Amino acid sequence: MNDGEWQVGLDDAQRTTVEHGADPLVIAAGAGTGKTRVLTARVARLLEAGVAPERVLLLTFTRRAAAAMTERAAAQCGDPSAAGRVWSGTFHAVAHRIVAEHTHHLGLEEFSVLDSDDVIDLLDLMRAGHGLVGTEHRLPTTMTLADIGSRAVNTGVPTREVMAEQFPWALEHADAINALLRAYAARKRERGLLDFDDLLLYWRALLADPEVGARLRARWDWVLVDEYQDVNQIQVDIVRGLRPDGTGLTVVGDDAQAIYGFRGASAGHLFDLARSLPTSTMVRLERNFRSTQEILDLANVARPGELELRLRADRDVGRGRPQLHHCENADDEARGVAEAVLAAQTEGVPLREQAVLMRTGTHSAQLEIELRVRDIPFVKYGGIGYLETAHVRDLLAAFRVATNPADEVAWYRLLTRHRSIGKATARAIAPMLAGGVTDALDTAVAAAPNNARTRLEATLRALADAEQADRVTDVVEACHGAVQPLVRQHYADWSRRVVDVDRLAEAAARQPDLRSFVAEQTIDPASVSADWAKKPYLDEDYLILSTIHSAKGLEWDVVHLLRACDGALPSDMALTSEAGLAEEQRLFYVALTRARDHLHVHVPARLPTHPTSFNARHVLTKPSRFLSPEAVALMTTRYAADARSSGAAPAPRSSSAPRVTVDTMDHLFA
DNA sequence: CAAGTAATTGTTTTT
DNA sequence: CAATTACTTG
Repeated sequence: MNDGEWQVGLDDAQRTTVEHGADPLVIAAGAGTGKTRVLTARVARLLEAGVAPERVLLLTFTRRAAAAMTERAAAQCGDPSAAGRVWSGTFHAVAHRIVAEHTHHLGLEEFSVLDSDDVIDLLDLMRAGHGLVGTEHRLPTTMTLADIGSRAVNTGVPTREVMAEQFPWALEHADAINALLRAYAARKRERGLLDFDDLLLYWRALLADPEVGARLRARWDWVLVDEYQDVNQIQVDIVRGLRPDGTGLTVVGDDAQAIYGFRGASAGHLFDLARSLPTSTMVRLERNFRSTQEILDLANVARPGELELRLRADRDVGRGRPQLHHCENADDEARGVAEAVLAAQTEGVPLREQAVLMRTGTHSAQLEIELRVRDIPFVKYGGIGYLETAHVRDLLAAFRVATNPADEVAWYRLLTRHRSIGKATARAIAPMLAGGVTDALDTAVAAAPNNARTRLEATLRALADAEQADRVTDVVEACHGAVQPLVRQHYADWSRRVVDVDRLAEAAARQPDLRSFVAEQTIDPASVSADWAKKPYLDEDYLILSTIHSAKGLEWDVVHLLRACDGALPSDMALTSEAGLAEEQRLFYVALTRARDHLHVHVPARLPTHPTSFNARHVLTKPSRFLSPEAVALMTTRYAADARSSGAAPAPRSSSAPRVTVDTMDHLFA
């Protein structure tokens, strides 16, 4: 029955893996060994064997990965439309769908999803009530408080232990912090608010229920999980809850590419799974279809982890060794990259097939300017997305109160957009509106200062209309009517922002279910390139700039790695712990293995002390500790040319030089 | 209590 | 340097 497209181009190891039966399967797949292809082919094969697509669940790490895989599966199986009916998405996105289906069982009337900024807002509102304010002692920031809670939840480790290990200086406030976190959990429940962690917790809880869990389990026969080295304890529990004895379970992972430890993930789960399922098989994929052997030699030297996969290149044509570029500073690095990118383009490598990777989003600041000057279009992954900008969030907040009036955080946000309504007033008014705008309108308006009342009344009337409306288009129109004037008066550069707000309203009006639309945008925000970029059109070629995290699973012909210096990669933030450093090493490995033909590693000798400023003092740096002598021996080292073709020589400083008087037009200031 | 001004701090990574 | 925070004033 092997008449499907799925087996085209698979080698023996891959084909065996794809054809493996229902016993639990753990695939240890090194970078570039075709794990996406194997997973996709496995799905295609199942569908072809007559498995109903609805009975297959494919859990991926990003929405992009989910879309790419279902698209490929569709292309490979006889019935392309079937692949579209496979359940696929991130743990969080699928959790959201499941929770939305089971609001009744969960005791939720309506609910909204809080993103990390919303979590900070809510904790900010609440911390004063738990004595976590004042200037007598240094207190943990709200972000730290959120981190402590989230880490505890995601790893199943009590907060006290989390603090002892990660934030020892917060321990003296442990009682207050725990009380705050308990109150935060209670408040979320009361208001139908779910943060990212809650989405997973609620899914896990549904699976643990004897009746609901049994039904959920019976829904899927086949569960495939990608990037299993990056799952945390709750996600493990979900997977085990879905397939208790592992039948029909396939997971793929690589311990050397575990880069989400900061989110509570641990590659140990990959080994635990294999050990705890007696019927499981572990296969290793080590034949690399992506990179040249020269690149893999370097990657193998840099590879950390227990699995000790040694990657062998399948390709016979080498393109030379990876290059190590020593340069003067960040500007020099930017110039070097821009020139190399253009040179490669001239040789026929489109910009789209080239990428620049970095540890943090700010590392490309100088490069972005250089690219703009040279008119090279680019798209940046991992920066602040359009959906995360303040004005867009304002409109999303309006949608949220229209669909869940109890969403206090969204009310708070909308209220503080009004002139003369600050934190304190918003905190007083928000609870009044939680039962619905229509009834509370007059009381709420009366509670605002005089000069804010007219504006507030207009907003609330519009939102009351939204609350009453049935059709999505009407709800959206009313919300838009409420928010647009607020954006106009609240932001100095409102004209630019209004365009986004209008566009989002248009998109929202076309949705069948507004609440789901908003939640999905929150869970998986589409990121749009920085304003700096020359606007890339769909058919236009553009360069990819990406954090290493966002580059996971992707590959390009040419890859540039920026700032291979201690302090940048490894990040100085990570140097406090052994585990932190190990994760940086894995990031380095992930970066190296993205390249197919050419890999360039850049090492500036001096870097600005402050990442976001261009004129900051520069300090000397050391090359990254990951560039071991053994690694460097596998690379071609180059030094940036001394001649700077740009800046012309400065004018001579001699006393005979003519004096030029400049009229600074002071008379205009009289 | 909000808005304006002065002083001070420092930013990983993402669902 | 710029973004957040601390302090003043209306």
